[in-house]
Amino acid sequence: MSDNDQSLPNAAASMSNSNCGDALPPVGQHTRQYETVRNAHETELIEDYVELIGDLIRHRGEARAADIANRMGVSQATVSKMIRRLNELGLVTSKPYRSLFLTEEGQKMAEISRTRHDIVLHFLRALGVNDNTARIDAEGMEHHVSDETLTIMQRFIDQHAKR
Amino acid sequence: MSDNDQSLPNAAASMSNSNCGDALPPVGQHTRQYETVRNAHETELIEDYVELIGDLIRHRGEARAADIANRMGVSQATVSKMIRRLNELGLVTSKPYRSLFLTEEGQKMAEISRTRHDIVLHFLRALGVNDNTARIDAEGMEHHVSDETLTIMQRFIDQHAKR
DNA sequence: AATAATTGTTAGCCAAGGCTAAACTGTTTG
DNA sequence: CAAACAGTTTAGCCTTGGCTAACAATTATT
Repeated sequence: MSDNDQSLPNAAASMSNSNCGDALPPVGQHTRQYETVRNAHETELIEDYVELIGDLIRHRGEARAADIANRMGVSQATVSKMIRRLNELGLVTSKPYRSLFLTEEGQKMAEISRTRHDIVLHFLRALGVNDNTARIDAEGMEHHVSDETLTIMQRFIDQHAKR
Repeated sequence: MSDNDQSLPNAAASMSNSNCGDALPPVGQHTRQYETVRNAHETELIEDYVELIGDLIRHRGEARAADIANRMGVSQATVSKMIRRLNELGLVTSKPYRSLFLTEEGQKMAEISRTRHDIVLHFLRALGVNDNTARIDAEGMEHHVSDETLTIMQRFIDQHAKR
């Protein structure tokens, strides 16, 4: 392997270890960053479905596959397949041709997702981002925001709410 | 279809249209949100590769498949396959068994990605997020932040830099 | 009650992005 | 210079998450 970080008298060597400019991070750390993103990726869609199902139940009283397909902009077949997965993962219960319910665990996940989503959304709005853009960005960002950052965002919201 | 937004005397009807609480957005808008995320998804990985290749070239003088695999935490076979894709997309040029180069377009993409990445990272740090966390979050968030939000983040950084 | 319309499921296809194992190339070194 | 080693590629497999088309069940309409 040629990436051992000690052998090269390069930019990295001549700047403080706070990475002020933008040297490459050490390999281990870098790898972990990408890994975190890949992992988030795997759960992202699941969380989106569960969150949406939760929202539909809360706002419409029930979650039906057609509504999900409609809102996700995806075919019913795709939704049907996904629901089978959610079932296997123990996140929803469903009888064929009936509407869906979240399991305990599913509810927990929906709750967490929704909270995260809301914090990110409110944060963006508090920052001054236009509503429509904020919604779009929040949808994409929510799965990549750590608890630490979330806490800070919440603090920011609180500070800017007392206007 | 059962999702027509007018027929239900529901929560949405009884609150201001600024969606203050958290009613479901209108179907069309909601669909567009998910679509945007799905699209981002497709380009995300590509951008990460291109950005990393650019960084490797800048900091080490060259980008070799082994380094990429190493930093991404992925097998060399995966990288090799990906490079073929990048080639087809006209983002890199490569001769077998030699190191990689970015095309004009690839350089442009790397540049844009890097800029975005940096803004998000600096923004998070300016917000008060711990360095390590900021790096991880930035890696995930960068592909989901609109230009509008990016501009606002940049403004925020500028305001908080003059300490 | 019979039929039409809507909704849900299944089967089978595709591309992307992982992997391992095996083959091949280039470089280093004994 | 030949062998060993490091780096690269290829082949072939797997899972996910899309799709369409065909079929099945439920619900609505006449």
